[in-house]
Amino acid sequence: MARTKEFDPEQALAAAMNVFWRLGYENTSLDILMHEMGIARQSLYDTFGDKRALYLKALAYYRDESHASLRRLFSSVRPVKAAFRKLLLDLSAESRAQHARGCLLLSANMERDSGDAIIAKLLLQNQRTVESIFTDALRKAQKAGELSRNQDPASLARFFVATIQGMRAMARIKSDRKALESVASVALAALE
Amino acid sequence: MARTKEFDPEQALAAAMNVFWRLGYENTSLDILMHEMGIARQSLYDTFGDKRALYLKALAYYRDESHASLRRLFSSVRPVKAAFRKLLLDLSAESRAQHARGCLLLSANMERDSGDAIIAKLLLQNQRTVESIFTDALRKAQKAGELSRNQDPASLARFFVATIQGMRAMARIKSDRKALESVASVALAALE
DNA sequence: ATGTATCTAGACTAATGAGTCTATAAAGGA
DNA sequence: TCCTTTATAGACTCATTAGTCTAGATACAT
Repeated sequence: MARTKEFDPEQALAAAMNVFWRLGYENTSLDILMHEMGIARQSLYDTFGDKRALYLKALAYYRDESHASLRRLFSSVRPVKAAFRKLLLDLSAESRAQHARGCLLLSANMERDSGDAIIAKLLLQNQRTVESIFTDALRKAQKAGELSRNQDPASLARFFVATIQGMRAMARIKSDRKALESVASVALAALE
Repeated sequence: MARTKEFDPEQALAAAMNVFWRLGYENTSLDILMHEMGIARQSLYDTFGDKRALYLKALAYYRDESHASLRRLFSSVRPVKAAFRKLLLDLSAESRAQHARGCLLLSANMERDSGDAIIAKLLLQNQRTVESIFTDALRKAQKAGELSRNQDPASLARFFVATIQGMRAMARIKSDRKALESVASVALAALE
């Protein structure tokens, strides 16, 4: 055996994710990555592969964290309406820097070449997972009598996926909390 | 006097706009632009300036066309609910290629460096204009008794701006017409 | 006809940036 | 101690691409 790894790969990956999140794929150079991850060029290539491989790992990491966060939200706050309200209101209240960086997966979607099948697949699966998290929560709410049986959970879930992306796009242009909250307010009325 | 311009600058600009629309700023090279615009390198630089200047002209052209189209819609179809329905349903029914290219200004928003003040300003002004087109239409609808006085036109306008962007982001991932229509359906209920 | 401006074709420059390679130091097991 | 592996630093290659420059053809006004 020989020398053991010195840096923490997960921590380095998280750092890389944050760079991509802040700057986008095209605008992050290897130099910036090396600097922010705190490792040298060779370690980066040895541990994560090339730039694209690192990017894909960062997307997956972001996705997993974001799903975990959503599941935590819906399992901890009730009724669902309150959970959706918290989701949209927290988004509205983010800082300018947070609004400017937006959502890594939304950026990946818009930035990518439309023929990029690998990223397309990751994004589609992500969308389905988020929809199903929302759908499950809404269905449970129906069973608990929190939500009318006349509502279609799948449609509402898709609607909120779209709404969140729309709000993120708006927030990137201008961090106007009240404006975002008024959008949230109209959207949340869909649950009444 | 001397030789007159041979190509139509507006037609060339429209061609450039379509390239940026389909490929994004980073992914369109001067070679592709020259080819699609049907003019030589030197003519391009003489007439439009450098790549970024051409891009900004393309964004402005797109914005103007898109505003004109929206105004046409709201002045020609009544009641407003029907106009919004047509807007969202037409979007849902676009072809795969149309969904893949999405909206040039949304792409510009997500692709840009967040410190790019010139594009930021153009996007903000665009958002305000679209909001005001929607707001005006909704206010007129209130006066005509088509829409409840309890609704806030400005909030609804912002909500639809966000919804459209969210739907465009979804459509880029997958052209699922029924799914998009179900989102549209939930969103349109906000006008009831 | 001549001059002037516009066009095309394509060579050329310069910068950027991803990925490879070399040299060298340090850590730990045998 | 010696060997293997991981690390760092930085030189180097190679491809891409924006932007400039040169040469020559073409159209139109005077």
